[in-house]
Amino acid sequence: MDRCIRTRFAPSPTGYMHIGNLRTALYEYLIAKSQGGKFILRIEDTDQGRLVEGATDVIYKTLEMTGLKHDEGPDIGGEYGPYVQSERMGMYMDYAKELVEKGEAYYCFCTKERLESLKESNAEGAAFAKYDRHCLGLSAEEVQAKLDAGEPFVIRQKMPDSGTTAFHDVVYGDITVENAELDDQILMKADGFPTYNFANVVDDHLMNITHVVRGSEYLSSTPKYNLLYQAFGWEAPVYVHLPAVMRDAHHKLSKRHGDKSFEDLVNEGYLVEAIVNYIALLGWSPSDNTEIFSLKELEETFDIAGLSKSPSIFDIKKLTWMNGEYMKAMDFEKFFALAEPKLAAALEGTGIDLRKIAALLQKRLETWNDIPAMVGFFKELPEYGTELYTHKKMKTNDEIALTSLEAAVPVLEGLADWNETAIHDTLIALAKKMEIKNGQLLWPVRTALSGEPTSPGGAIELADILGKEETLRRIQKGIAMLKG
RNA sequence: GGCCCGUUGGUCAAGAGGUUAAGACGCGGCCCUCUCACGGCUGAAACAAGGGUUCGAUUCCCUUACGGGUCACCA
Repeated sequence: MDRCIRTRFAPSPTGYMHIGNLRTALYEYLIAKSQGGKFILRIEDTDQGRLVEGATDVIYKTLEMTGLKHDEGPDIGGEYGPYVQSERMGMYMDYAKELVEKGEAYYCFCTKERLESLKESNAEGAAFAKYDRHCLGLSAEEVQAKLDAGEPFVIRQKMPDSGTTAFHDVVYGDITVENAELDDQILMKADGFPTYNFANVVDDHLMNITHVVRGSEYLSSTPKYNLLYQAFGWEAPVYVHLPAVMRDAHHKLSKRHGDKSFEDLVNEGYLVEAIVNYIALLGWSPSDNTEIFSLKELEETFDIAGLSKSPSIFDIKKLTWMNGEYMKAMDFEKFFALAEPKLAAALEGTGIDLRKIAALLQKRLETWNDIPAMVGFFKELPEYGTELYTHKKMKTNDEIALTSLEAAVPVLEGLADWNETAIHDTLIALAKKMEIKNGQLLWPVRTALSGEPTSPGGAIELADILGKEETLRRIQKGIAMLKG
């Protein structure tokens, strides 16, 4: 079979990119690209009530940021357009009528009230109500008469009376259901619009989609889809149902419940590449143990066989770790360029060399938003207590700290060239002369300079960055505190 | 409730009848070291339960339990 693989991403414009949807898009893209196929974007905007201003732009922007470049879509065209569902509305009725003529569908004039009461009467023991096929028995004349009279109608798919329907799913395997379980679902609504399920089948067929990739919540309705393809005499696509991305063991990830969207993660300082890499591994794993993948590498190694059946919980901790990995692996210039805005904002007016701080940060940073808290002390020495001077492992206490700081002042004052090497040599020499451990001198200095229990860099690095004047000022402050 | 699907450490997950049941995150310890981090080493931690089948089941079958999905003129 060398039909070119075509997958489609068919999001509703909701105004944000849900992580689960993004993962679906990623897999759709990878399934196509790993086989040299095409990835199509189709906007499903038929839910007029939910239209959000600028929502389609979010979709375009996300695909562009993540590198999931589509081959056809509303913005770039293609030979199977239009790619916006609301622009395809004229065509579905004809397809529905074709099915009616074939005896695979029928008109239904039942009122909503009648359907409601049907449900209630069926609800006795179970909350399940199938349409009772009240209108299936209508003769052609009766139907025509009602149509002529302008009665509102829907068109329903006629399910087989007996037997079973089976289909194959790439990840879940063969699934068979009793046709008796299937409801005569509505294809065309009374307002003349198609239902989602119907539009999907028609669109996917017309757009020549070969692999339908979607969430596992569609598993139950897939038999109906298959029957629809059969009714038309169309070839059904390959189905790839994906397990959900969960917030915890019981709930799917959901924006409504406060879970983060793609944009939220980006705003919180996560790298797009890391997000893509992480979600690729939520429900899929390669044949080896590799975890760090660029999109390009994913395209090369992605194998549909690595998809898993069970839901996976989104773990922000692992994403955070992975984000740190990407930051560490980044070329320094790129890292600096990306970190600079936050650094500049946090250290405004200090005249501090941001590049030096960035260099210290690269190995320690996990997300961009951690920057302010990590570098704040450079701008202003925080209030701190002298207990920070006591560090068991460094073998320091207030007394030693005071001695060390007082000894450090004159040697540092005497330094003509203020640079890391000079500061290092001087302080190490001082410790040796005082016959104390390096830590007993350096820990107090580091503490005096940062006022923090931990800092991105030690005494020498901090002194270099802060400059001679500020370094001495902070040490004096420490001395004063230790004396007081 | 009917139907469908799922269940390997806290999390992501390999494994497809015979393994000391990988690896990663997180957590603990050690080393490195001017703190933290990085890096290196290391530890604790799992086959939901019960029946089969088999010489042998995490792996195959059945049942149970638990969880999820679905049963709209919503997508």
